[in-house]
Amino acid sequence: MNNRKPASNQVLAAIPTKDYQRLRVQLEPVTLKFERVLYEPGQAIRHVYFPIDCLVSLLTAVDKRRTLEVGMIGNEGMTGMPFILGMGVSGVRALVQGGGNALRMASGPFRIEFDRNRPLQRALFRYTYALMAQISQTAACNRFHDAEARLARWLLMTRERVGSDEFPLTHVFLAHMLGLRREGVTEAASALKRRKLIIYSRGQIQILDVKGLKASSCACYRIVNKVFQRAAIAA
Amino acid sequence: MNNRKPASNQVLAAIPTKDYQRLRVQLEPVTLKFERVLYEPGQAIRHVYFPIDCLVSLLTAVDKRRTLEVGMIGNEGMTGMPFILGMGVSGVRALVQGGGNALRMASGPFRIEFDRNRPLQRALFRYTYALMAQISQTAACNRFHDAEARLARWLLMTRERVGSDEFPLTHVFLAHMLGLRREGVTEAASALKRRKLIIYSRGQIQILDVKGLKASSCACYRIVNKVFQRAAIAA
DNA sequence: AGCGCTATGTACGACGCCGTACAGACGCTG
DNA sequence: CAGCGTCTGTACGGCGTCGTACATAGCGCT
Repeated sequence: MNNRKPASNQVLAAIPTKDYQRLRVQLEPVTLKFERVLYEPGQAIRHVYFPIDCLVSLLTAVDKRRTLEVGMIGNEGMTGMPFILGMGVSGVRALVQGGGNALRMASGPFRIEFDRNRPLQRALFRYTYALMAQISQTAACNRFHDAEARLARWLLMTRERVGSDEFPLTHVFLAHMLGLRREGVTEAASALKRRKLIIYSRGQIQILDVKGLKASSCACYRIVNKVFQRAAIAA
Repeated sequence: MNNRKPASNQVLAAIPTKDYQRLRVQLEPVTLKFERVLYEPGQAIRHVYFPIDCLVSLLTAVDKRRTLEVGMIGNEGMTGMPFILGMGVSGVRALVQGGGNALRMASGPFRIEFDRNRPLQRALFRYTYALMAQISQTAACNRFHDAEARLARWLLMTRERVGSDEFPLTHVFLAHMLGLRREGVTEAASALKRRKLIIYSRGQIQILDVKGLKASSCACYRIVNKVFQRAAIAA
């Protein structure tokens, strides 16, 4: 699957042409840089984003330095869930984890459009369901499974969403995602490297053996994918 | 707060009288017994439940014996989130964790009513938002905080939802909620008992010192409550 | 080339929880 | 009141991760 970059966003693609017309003119193409913060907890949501080939992480923090990724949003979804549930503020931090392109829309116009666009509602509510399931499953995963299995799962999920087997990623960054120390990531990662499932160097990581990674990851990976399929979202 | 049993469900109470009329006649009062399973992962949702003085836990499993509570639903909410997001199946197990009364409605009629009842939609979407925030925060909590703090948090959250300082609860049961061994619960619980924050015996637990429990619990407790307030849901 | 910054590797004691085993305590039932 | 099942308490070795400390390595900049 090396470099099968997605061309569009799946939520938008699922909307019938006539309903998409009104939307389209209000969507603004933007390039999101790695490590950009889209939302902070408690802050107003000014735009919603439809990722095309970028990846956004939802992070929950328990204090200044310890964070945990609870959700991952790629071109199969949209950022700004709270907004479609009638809330103007985000409860979590949204961080660009893989740079790339997205379409965005200011929250005001989006509110108006969302309220009268049935297919858009249906698509986004279904996605919300899938995201909730993803959050629930990763919660259990983070509680029960060890660092190596979680890292493997995380790499697989990321791979599917960015559409590439290679992406920039440091151990520190991964530590924030998985709720580990940086050293813990290094250990888990070098174990995978030793088995030739991945290679990496100075912030660039590449997946070599998808099958092997799947074997090293826990069942949570498959479970989440199943839910996305059930919600008719190709993950 | 000993025995300030709630008389109704907060979501329903928030709906204007005229919109509530149509709903009311289709709501059926039921008594939910402790340990009853309302939904299983992958199974169709046949009813939605509005708890009055009972408490429902949402559980995610990673295998046969290990489960983790990801969400807690009392009289401030409704069970059957997936349904209001357009999905007919639950992604998690819903287990009655505190027996009591609820109002329920068959999913078919509920779908129809929900679609045309704006205030009901607003209330439930907001609740969904709060529930997502709760799930996200407990995910991080379960990753970073130790058994004792999590137990304290859990007891406080339960207390608020069942409206009593005393409730039936075994260590085995708590173990499934907190994702621990039964022995781990015993250790954490006896630590709290030693400090006279709680007492318990053979499946009955009583909170003695709310303030002390709050001090023993982690900040996650307050954070979740804040989100519920933000969503205008008194938790 | 040399310097400095960032990324990665390694080591070690501490701690929390696990898995397992077994014992006592309480309450119900015959 | 004897017996049994359930609930709770305790102990112990093992493992995964933590916190901390320090070492090495690659890359850019001067």
